[in-house]
Amino acid sequence: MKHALPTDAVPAWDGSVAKARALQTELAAKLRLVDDRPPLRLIAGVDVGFEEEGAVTRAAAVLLDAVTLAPLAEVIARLPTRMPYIPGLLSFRELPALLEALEQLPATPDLVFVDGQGIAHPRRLGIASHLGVVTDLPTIGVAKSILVGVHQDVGMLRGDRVPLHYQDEVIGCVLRSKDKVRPLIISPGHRVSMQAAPELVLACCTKYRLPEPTRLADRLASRRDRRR
DNA sequence: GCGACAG
DNA sequence: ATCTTGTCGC
Repeated sequence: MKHALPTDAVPAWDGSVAKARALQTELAAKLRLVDDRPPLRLIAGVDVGFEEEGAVTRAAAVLLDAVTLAPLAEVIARLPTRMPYIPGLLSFRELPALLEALEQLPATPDLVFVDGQGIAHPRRLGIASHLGVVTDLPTIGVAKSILVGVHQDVGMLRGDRVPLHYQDEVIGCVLRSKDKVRPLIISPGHRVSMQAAPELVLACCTKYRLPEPTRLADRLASRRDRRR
């Protein structure tokens, strides 16, 4: 995907949670939650896994045809793990490897599905939003569980959804991606509206709970493709 | 002060 | 996230 991504967009971890949070608030001010995206031709899915007892961070990026959802390319990036997992600061741990993987893709995607929250975050900067702001790529957060926020019960059928609320605001939605499966937590990352996010995700959900981009990236990152 | 807490 | 096979339910 050309040579234009900021692989140094995430500062080295110095142990200061307060400093990291301040940077998140600063970056969140640059979010644009509007549909100013180019026509959808290529969609990417990215996810992270670990090797060597967590010492190595392994990021996977998959590029698919937006219409047929057929995979066009798969790449993997490995970087030494810099910091531990701290709720609310996930991007500082996983973003460096993710950017490296995106860089290796043969083309720039028109939209990126990220495993984790978009703006459904205490300071509105989950990993999907963080990735979007530093690359200016359109992103959507596709999480398997909630970080913050509350919601009413969701219908049991594919497509059913309810808003996710946090401090008097709607920060995303809880979406049933398939009949009778645990719902996904969807939130805009960057350059995608609150209304479009769940629609785009649903359009990529075929016969599994996870949308194709994230499902394929998930398999690669967790090396579930190699082992039985 | 106590509990919650993406991956 | 990760350690891990078969198994219960739709």
